[in-house]
Amino acid sequence: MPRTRKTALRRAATLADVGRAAGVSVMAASAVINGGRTSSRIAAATSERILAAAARLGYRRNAAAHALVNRRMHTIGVASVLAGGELNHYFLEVFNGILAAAAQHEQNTTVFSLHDWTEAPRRLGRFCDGRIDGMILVGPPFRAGKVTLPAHTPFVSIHANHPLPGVMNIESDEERGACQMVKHGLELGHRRIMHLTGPRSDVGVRRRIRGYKHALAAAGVRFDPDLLVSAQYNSEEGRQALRAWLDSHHGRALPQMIFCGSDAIALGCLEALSERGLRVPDDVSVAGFDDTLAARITMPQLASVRQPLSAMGGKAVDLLLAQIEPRAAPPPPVKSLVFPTELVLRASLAPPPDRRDPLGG
Amino acid sequence: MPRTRKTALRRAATLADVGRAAGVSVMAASAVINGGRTSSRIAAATSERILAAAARLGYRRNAAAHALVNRRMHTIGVASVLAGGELNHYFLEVFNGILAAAAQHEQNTTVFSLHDWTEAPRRLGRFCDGRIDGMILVGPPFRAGKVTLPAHTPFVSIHANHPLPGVMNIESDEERGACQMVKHGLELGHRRIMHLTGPRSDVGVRRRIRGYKHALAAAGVRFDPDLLVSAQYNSEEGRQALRAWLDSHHGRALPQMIFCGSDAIALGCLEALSERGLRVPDDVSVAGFDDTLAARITMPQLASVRQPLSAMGGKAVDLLLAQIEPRAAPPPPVKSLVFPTELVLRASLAPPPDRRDPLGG
DNA sequence: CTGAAAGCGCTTACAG
DNA sequence: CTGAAAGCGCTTACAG
Repeated sequence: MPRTRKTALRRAATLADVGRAAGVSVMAASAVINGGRTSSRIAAATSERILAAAARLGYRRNAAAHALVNRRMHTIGVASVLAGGELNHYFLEVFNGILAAAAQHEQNTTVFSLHDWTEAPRRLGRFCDGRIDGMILVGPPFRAGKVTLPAHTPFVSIHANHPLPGVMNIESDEERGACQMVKHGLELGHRRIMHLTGPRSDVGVRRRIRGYKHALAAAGVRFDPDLLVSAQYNSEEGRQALRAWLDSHHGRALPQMIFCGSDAIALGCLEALSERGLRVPDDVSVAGFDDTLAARITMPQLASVRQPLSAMGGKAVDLLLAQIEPRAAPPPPVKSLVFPTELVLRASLAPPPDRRDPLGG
Repeated sequence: MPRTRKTALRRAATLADVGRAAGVSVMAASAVINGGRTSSRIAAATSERILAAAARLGYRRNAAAHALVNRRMHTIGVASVLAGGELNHYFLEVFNGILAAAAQHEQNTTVFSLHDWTEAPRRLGRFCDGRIDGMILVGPPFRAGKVTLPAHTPFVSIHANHPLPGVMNIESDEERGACQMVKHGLELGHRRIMHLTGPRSDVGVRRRIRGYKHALAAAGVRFDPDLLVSAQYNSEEGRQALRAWLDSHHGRALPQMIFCGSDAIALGCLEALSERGLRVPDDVSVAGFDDTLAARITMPQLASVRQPLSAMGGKAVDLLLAQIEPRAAPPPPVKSLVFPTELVLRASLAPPPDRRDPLGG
């Protein structure tokens, strides 16, 4: 039977409808169908009658009414800045993990896409009105004092730039990841290693820079400020930053390896190098950070520092639900959770030409 | 002041709290703060007092209670199958458009990630319980008879495989897009054009095949069934399908061009060709379908048939909201909306070697 | 084993 | 201009 406009407007059946159809009270129906914590037990025959009526009427518990009583929407919110232009693989991998974990706990996920973190204080509050039970902030940049999060909603952050009071933060060991990658480059024989990274205001960027410098120092290679370049975290900016650098260093020595602060930036590098006719890894090695899907679909494939983004998203859901429903275990007392990073070596990273070519320097 | 466990558990202020604080009734507060359709007007002084009290208490209207009365959650659902392994760029671009349009209409978006469309009938119904006002189905494969959508929830589909009664479908002119791409390949001089596409059960796949055959016929090139290959819509399957074909056709003529049914499949092709040391476009040209982000980050960049996925997602939101709130304009009587496709030419598609090399064939 | 009552927080008529 | 009443659909004590 085709759905007509008329049936489309039909109201959904309520417990009252079911009770009437089965000849019982609303709450007998409630007890049987939605089986709350009430101790009341209904006779088997009655119960069957109620279930049959519910099935016949296509009864479905009204989420709003249920939420009003139980103060639980079974929905978690995810807020982040999703720039319009470029798909953000970093976010998408985190989101994937959130989605999977939420589904496993029978929770829905609603996305709050902010244009800009400056509007977050105003908008975030408006979302915390009962439509979600808790919220995950992905990459919030604000300082604790700048923003007051609604007190009645639990929050968890991922890669918060500053610790938010009362909000557990999930991060990864970026310093160690950066250090390992640069160390590996040094072991391959690279000496002029550029670090093309994100904005310096970002705490993650500063950690990566520390790791970079640490690895250089440990190998006795002097840090050259000229090889440390900042860009925004996207490929367009990455491309432009490298172009500009190449232009302003015309005729001088190229970096042997470019260690990028994100895979997106690394994509931009690959493009900029390709424009100049420079081959990767033959002329220059390139490495990224994050190990998103992007790293696997470039040619050559991109070496990267893997952050377990999907797992981090999943963990955020677990921690949030523990706060929302602190039944069994109390929420852990720690303020932040650090996931390990991991080196993923791929074709874009190889020894410098002089180590490969027996005729070379 | 740091959020402590105690404040975190504090209940949100209600209209009753605000009214009490301002010395007015609940509904005076309601009228001033949430300003419904009621004609009642409150004196300026009272109004200010109420607003001040609301601000002081950090009042926020409870979404569940509001939804219970108004039967509107201001949330739209998006359901699709999001395979765990690989990020699905097709979906993500559609989703991007949905998110933007929803935000513009002050609607939230909640994602229902199905593992499998076979579970859709059961799960979809459970979501239509008032937590969303309507739902967008992205790529539903089922036949009308197989599934009964909840009658009290409006639906819109994108790329439905079969028309769903009472559900407006948004699609793109895939046949024409495929035809144009193959025609362009033929004009470049290609004759052995492989079509490596999705599963034949998919109506979009059949349309692309029709376009492919149509272009061949128009150019007087005989259709060779050996050059029509099906795979699943992801790069892993695309790679394996092309590998298998190359293995089983060892020593025989390669295709001059491979027209893929999606960018994801094309990525797999690029990998498979690269494994064999075949260069794109020098040895083989490759084209994709969808023009997702993936097409722009391969090396070489991928020619593709652009579907305006983001715009299609946005349109789905508009159509859904028109059904949810049919105030001014009645929903258009059409059953489906077809967006135009567009050829996007990039470096992966070039004339065959014999047309470029003056010494060749 | 089953039902009448009260309430979750809000809004919409309807009286004053 | 302002408030008392009824109800949205459900659940949780509490009586029978």
